[in-house]
Formats: sequence, C-alpha cells, structure tokens
Amino acid sequence: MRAEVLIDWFDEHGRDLPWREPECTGWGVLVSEIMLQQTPVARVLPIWQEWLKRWPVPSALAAESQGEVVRAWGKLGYPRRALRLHAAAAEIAEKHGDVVPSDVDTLLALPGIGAYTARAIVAFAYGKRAPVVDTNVRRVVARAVHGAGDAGPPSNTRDMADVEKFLPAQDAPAAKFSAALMELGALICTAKSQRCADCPLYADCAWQKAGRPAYAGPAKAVQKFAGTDRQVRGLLLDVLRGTEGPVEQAKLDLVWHDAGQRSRCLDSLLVDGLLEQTRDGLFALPGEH
DNA sequence: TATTCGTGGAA
DNA sequence: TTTCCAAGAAT
Repeated sequence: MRAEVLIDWFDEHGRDLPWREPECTGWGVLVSEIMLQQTPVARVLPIWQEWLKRWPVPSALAAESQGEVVRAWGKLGYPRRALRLHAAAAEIAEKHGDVVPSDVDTLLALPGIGAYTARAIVAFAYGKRAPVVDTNVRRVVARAVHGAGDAGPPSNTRDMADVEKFLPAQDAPAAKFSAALMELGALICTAKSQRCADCPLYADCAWQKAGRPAYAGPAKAVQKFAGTDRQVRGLLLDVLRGTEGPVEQAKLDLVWHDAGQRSRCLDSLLVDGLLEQTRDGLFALPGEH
C-alpha cells in the first residue's frame, strides 16, 4: 500500500467535514469522534454544529446538567456516550486546564475514549503519528493487504501492527494517511457496493488480484433491534427527552406492553444514570429535578 | 473474547 | 418488508 497514492487521493476526494477544518479545536475533534462512534456522519453533522456553538470548550459542557446533555444528544443513539462525554469534559476542565490532552495514554484514561478514539484525537486534532484503526481501516487492510473479502474478528494489537507497517514515519504525513485510510473505507472500499473502479489502490490491491473472493471468516453476529432492551430503553428515554420535567411511571408504561421488560429496562436506565427517580416517585433526566 | 448498548437510512 | 450497517467502548 503506497501512502503517497492514498494521500493524493484524499487531497482530491476527501470530504470537507467541519471537524477537519484547520481551525477546529481539539475539543471539536473529540466531540466529533465520540458522536461518530457507531453513528453515521450525516446524522452527526447538525448535532455537532449545535454542540460546538453552545459548548465551545470542555468547561462549558461540564457546567451543564447531565439531563440537558442527554436531551441535546437527541437521537444519535447509545446515549451513555453523552454521559461519558460530559464526564470527560469535566475531567479535562479540572485536570488538564480545559485543553484536550494530546497523548494516547492520558486520553485513554478519560471516560468513553478507547483505543480508536484516543489515537484518532492524537492524529486528527494534533497531527501526530498514531495507528488509527476503525472498522473502515480494518476492512481496507483486510482487502488491499490480505486479499480477504472483509475483516475477521478484531484484534487491536494485530490490527494496529498491520497499519503500522504502512504508516509514514513523519507526524504530518502519518496523520493524513490515517484520515485517508478511513476515508477510503467510508467512500470507496465500503462494506457493500464497493467502488473499486474509483479506488486509488486498485493496481496493487490484494483482493483484486485474488479475484475478489467473498468473506470466508466466521459469521458475524447481526444485531437485532426490534423487541430488544435497546429498543425499550430508547422508547423510555425518548419520553423524557420530549418532556420538560419529571413524568409519572404511568406515562412510561404506555411505551411498551411487556411489564417485565419495561421494568428491567427502567432499572437499567437508572443504574446507568440516564434516568433518576424523584422523591415523589417520578422519573426525570439526571440532575433536572 | 463475546455481549450489550440506539437509531434510522438504504438496498 | 426485512436486513444490513454506520469514525467503538465498557464489561
């Protein structure tokens, strides 16, 4: 894999996303990375714009109530991310002078920031060299390098070692290479309907040379949604998002027929801190009563 | 390592 | 209509 070829392609075809603008702060990049975990760019864009305008620095978000942050998270999904981002903002404000850390280990210590996000921030916010491995990168490497139809089960150590081999030595080109690799997976080397005719790596892609064989690894578990606790939790939380103050349990009872599952999900939301119960037994978003 | 955690658009 | 999947993290 030629880094230079990929970088040239990125310069010409990469999307103009606001968190890629030179004036975007480390905080802006951090917020984008958290929001983009498992959520498509198109849905993140308007919420990100709103958040950065409303809370331009970590301390601003930290000063907000948890409930308001959960409400502003809207329907991006996986709302525990909103609580973790709120907690990370507080920690950055208190311990790091309101500046997003620029080294992997410090970032990894923050809530909601794992192996991918820590390195993405280091690379994209600070232009430093770090192996950034997400689902796009894993797929591109699986195809272009290993000649497989798709990536097998993740192994962070092995996946990062794969990328490390191709990562340019200098900071700036390495950071751009990382962005380019992800972008290729997002725009060209997609999970389905690949656009191989437009791929800058076409000439020496191992998958092409092998005749583009289908994925041969272990079957990937497809996540169900309808009828799961995730759906019920989402329905329950949505009632609170759309309401000003606390609500009675009777109001929540309307969203799902199975009382046992409803109760279990309500409990789990309380445990997660996404909901709280008031002294009168009403339910509210955290910190809003 | 395998599960769990939302949501909505596209094929 | 159903199925797939979209910049993962925590446990």
